[in-house]
Amino acid sequence: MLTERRAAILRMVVSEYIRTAEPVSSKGLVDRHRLSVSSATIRNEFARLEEEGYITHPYTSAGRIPSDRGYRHYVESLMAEEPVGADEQRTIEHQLHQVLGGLDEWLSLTATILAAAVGNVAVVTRPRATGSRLKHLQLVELHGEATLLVAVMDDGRVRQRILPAREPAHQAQLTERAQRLNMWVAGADSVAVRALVTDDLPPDEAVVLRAVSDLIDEERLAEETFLDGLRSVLQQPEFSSVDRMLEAVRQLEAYRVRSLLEHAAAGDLGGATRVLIGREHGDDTMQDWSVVVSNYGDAEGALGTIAVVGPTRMRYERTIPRVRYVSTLMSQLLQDVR
Amino acid sequence: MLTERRAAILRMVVSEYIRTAEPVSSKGLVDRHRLSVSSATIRNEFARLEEEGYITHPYTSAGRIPSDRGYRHYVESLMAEEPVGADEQRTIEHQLHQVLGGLDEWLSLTATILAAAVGNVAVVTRPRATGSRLKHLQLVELHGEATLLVAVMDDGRVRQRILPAREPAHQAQLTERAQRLNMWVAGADSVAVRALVTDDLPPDEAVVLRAVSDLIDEERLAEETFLDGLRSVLQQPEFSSVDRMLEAVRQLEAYRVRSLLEHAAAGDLGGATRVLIGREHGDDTMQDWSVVVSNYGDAEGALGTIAVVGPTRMRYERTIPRVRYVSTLMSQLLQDVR
DNA sequence: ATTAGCACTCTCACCTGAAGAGTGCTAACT
DNA sequence: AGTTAGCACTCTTCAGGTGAGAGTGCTAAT
Repeated sequence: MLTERRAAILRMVVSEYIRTAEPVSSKGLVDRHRLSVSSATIRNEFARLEEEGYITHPYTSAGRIPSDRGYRHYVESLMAEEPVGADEQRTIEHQLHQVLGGLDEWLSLTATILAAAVGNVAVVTRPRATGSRLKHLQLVELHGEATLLVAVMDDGRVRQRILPAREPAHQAQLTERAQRLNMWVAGADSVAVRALVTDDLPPDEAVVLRAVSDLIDEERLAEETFLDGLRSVLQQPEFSSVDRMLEAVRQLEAYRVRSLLEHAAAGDLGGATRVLIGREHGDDTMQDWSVVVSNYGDAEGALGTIAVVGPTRMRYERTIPRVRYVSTLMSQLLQDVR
Repeated sequence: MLTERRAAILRMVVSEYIRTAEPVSSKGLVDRHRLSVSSATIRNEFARLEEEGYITHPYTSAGRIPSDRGYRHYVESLMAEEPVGADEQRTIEHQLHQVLGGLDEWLSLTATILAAAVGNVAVVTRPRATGSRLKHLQLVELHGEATLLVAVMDDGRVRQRILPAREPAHQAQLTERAQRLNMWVAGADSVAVRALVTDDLPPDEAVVLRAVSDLIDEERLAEETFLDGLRSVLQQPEFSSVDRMLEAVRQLEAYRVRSLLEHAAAGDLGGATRVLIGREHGDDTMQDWSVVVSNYGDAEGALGTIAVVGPTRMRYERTIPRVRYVSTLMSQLLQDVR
């Protein structure tokens, strides 16, 4: 267990390193914090903290930097969260209400807002509509040879697909047909819709229903992620060499981040905000990155993930409350749509 | 006017510099191309080419590199395009048909494919639906207090917006109401729809029609761009310093690229593929970038832009035919949807 | 018109050495 | 016991210097 003094020292080291990105030296600590002990004492404590795995130093004669474990302890016990001030809340909320378009525009905007608020990469995934149901379908004549199927889900998602048409049809006929189908399938989930496809169904209707079923749980789309804030991350001093910067760009490509989130957010339903530091997320190729992640949505239905990805040297005090706040906001707004 | 020999030399310089990113030296040229003249002769010709503004050299004793004008002449008169081979065509077409989702997925995929094909950043804008018309509208009950308006355009775009509902309504009522509205507004453009909003219209219907009109020519959305290929650009040797790389990331942020395209693609309707080299696009802050751009769509209706953005040292021989090819493909596919 | 020859310029990679920062350890002190 | 002064040691960083190499521009000869 950490003595009180060592905990205090660890707090100073972590918060100072987060601020400056420079290894923290014993003398520097004493000077800047007007400590009443000498730097030699601090050095002794450093040595103990290092033995216990909370800090390391890059080479013999550099100051100390936090290890994953150090950050972990800092996040859990030492730091004081910086709450989202009333002004900032208003700003965020205001920006979020700017959007006029559909779900996607909204998610992409959310990523932008969050990225700006924390100065790191923000990721928002589209709600995975587990168990979502069809609200309504509509058929629209496109140009004789094709029909557009539009499906509205009960969580507000709208999906469309183009279907080939055997023969030209008028809109009126299509509407009537859609009407008929709606009576069958409104409120059904993808499994129920597929179950309706039997052999004695006219092939035209079977095509439509199969497509509807696909659209309801189209995972490939649901997986889409919205990402923003690349530039601000790259400006951080840890990427001040070409190699590291290229590596960062490579690592932050959407699909990698997505797989990162899978581990991170799995299992959680509620609004818990989790922090995964360095190696903790299990992907060793991204050991220098931390993730602050939270799921949003309502307990029963759609469930999306919102996260901030940044170097382990991240301002957790700021990031955690902001992710939590935005996540709550998203859940609310999603609830409102339902 | 360029003598034939000088033109040949310019061609070698440009194509070699594009390949290697190294300034081209007189001796190197003679050696690699087994020229029957000496390097001194080449040097004399270099001097002439430089006088006429086709090449420069970064410092006294480096080889020569093409100037904007040199590239321009190369693109217009000297290079031989590398046609898109049958295999490559098949690959691209096959990938493009992978998509199951809507327009946006399709555009985003196109950007990815094109970026991979040319190794630079590819940009695709959503078709600006100038003069697009409403095909069909539908109202869907969401949860008592809100109604979802879904509008399908004649170019296949689907847009939705949530409207507040004065009082709870059943789906059947809403469908009937949508039906009635459809009779009025199907086939109308945004102006016509707005014209229908008069004082003696029930306020509920006025709200819907106003929203429909908005959705038809929602420029803000039409402006959305899909961008891919950042990493491959950053790997090019011109960005081998941190500053240049950061600068590149900054410059390639979507909104800047978008404004670049505005100049580049303006005015053109057909399938012409244009090349803007270095300063030619008028944005001096991006003087080291070239743009290969083409509009796609059909002459009367929707019109989008597809482009490749990369350093002036770009493989124009490959890029131009590939942009042209993908653009044609997009136009076809868009036509098919109409 | 072409070319050999050569002085000149500029870059680049490499080294070197000094300055500085910070630690770890020991021995003395409280 | 814990704390501290002192000091040797390690490692980085940076400026400055140096030599090699690449390439040009020019001149004079062919």
